[in-house]
Amino acid sequence: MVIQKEKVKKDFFLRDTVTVARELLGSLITYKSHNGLVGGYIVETEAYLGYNDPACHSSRGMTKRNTTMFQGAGLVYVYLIYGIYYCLNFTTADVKEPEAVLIRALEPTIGIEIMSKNRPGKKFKELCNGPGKLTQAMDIDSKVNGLSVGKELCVYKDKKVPYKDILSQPRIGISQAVDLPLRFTIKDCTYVSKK
DNA sequence: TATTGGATCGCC
DNA sequence: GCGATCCAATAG
Repeated sequence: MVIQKEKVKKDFFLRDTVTVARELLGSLITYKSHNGLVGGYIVETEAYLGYNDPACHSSRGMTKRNTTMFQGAGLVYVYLIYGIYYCLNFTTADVKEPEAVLIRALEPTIGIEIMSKNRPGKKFKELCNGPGKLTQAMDIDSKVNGLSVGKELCVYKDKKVPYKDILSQPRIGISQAVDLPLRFTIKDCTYVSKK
């Protein structure tokens, strides 16, 4: 499958993390999985702001898990959560600012049959409406951690989401800095997690 | 080496 | 609403 859209480059991620998190909404993400190309439109993201953000993995310095966050912008950061699920992030900012954007939900568009097989019995809308769900559907795990965006995993500019159509709310599932509105969703989108 | 808690999901 | 489930971080 050939995708006729503009691929996002490292420059895109080498900016303010909140801006990147907002602009990723409406972008197309694709992954060359073992069984074929899968992907969809990003409808929900969260920003994690390095040293100044207690909820961020990198806020207390580098560890074995989060080294990817310290290697510059435009990388894929995947980690295991609760011992069972993987979460997909893109690193942003620069080496000295270990920040990232968590991809929380997609509107599935590419390789829907493949993703349905990876999540048997799930309805279309349930395929990618959560961070652990979308990695399961796309067959993403720690093997892509640390790769540059634009290889196996690509991001394309696509639908531009108007500022007024972006909802900014507190992040999900964290116990620190719970008041910061760093979760971004497309307003009235049926594919976001938690509605 | 032991303990604790987590950027979740799915079922009750 | 709550338990499964197990890795990563931290403390000792």
